[in-house]
Amino acid sequence: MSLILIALGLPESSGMKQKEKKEAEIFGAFLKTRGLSVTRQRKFVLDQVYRDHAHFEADEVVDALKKRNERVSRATVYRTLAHLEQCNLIKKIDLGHGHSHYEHILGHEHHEHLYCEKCGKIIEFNDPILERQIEKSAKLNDFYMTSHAVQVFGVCKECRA
Amino acid sequence: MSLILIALGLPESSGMKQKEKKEAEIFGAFLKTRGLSVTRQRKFVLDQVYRDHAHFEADEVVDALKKRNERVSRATVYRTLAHLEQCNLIKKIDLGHGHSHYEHILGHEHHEHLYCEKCGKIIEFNDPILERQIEKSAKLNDFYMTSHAVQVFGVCKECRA
DNA sequence: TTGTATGCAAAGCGTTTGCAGAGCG
DNA sequence: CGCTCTGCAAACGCTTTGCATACAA
Repeated sequence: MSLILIALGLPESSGMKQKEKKEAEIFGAFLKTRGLSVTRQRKFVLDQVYRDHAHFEADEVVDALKKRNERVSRATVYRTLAHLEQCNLIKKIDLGHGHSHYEHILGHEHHEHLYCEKCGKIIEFNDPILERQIEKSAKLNDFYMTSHAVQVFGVCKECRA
Repeated sequence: MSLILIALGLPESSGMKQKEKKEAEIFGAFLKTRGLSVTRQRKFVLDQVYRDHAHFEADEVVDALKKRNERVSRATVYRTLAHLEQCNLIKKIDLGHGHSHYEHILGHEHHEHLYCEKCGKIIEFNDPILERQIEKSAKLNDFYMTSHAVQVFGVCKECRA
């Protein structure tokens, strides 16, 4: 186990934070069980994804890594995001634009999104009553629910000021 | 008013149904106020869209019109759908595939969608409690809501049998 | 007749893929 | 060493657009 950690560790200078060890461990285990390799590129995509913002787009990852002078091709970023999605480290969220948004999951309970149409800000919220009501609606329609999503569009407090 | 109706009418043989008059009227008025023309193509796209299914994709409209031997180019279908969206005759719904789905609005109260991942069927449902709860969540976050969407993914009754 | 709409084909966008060379285990 | 990964560039699927021609008003 600690072997995996070491294997996934980035050099101090790279700015890898302590809190990212957990992600690294999960990703490492996932790769191992599938006979996949731990590569420089995969380490850096994971690092970048968990670096700060909870929400991001594929392109942002590419750009951010470019700024950090880590050459990771667009293709590899997409391929790695797909893996991260498979091991439940990130989640695709769809806001109806022409492209995908992602968010990381670890330490993030299930939540829904308020999406400000003025500034593009995403506000997360969690409402157990809402969740339960969705479950009820599914059951009422004899539908086996595997997942759900709620998007609320509008204008945030700041943009109304 | 009846002028618009006549202007938008299709020949009997086209299969235009009585119930579609309302849509035609709205679309006609919309086009008029914007100084846009009522063309053969626009009539047929509207007719096709309101013909039967509540849910459709741009491509289905193109294909259906082709089968009816109505030459309407893909570009025109897209351009017309944009207009229909603008005058609130149809609504884009996003199910997270790479392309847009639409549904027509007239005579359709607000509702949410259950989306079967096995057969692709879309089931509509309406739950006032759910609606109210979403409004509450928005208010709680000091967010001015203009619209919202709920998608439930899973497996329908038939596909579980 | 004048301005708008159309069809075509090309461009655009985000994303995926085939392939030859690079790198992990 | 064998087998996976990577980067590149080309392909992709859906959608949009520029332009010359056709059509509505």
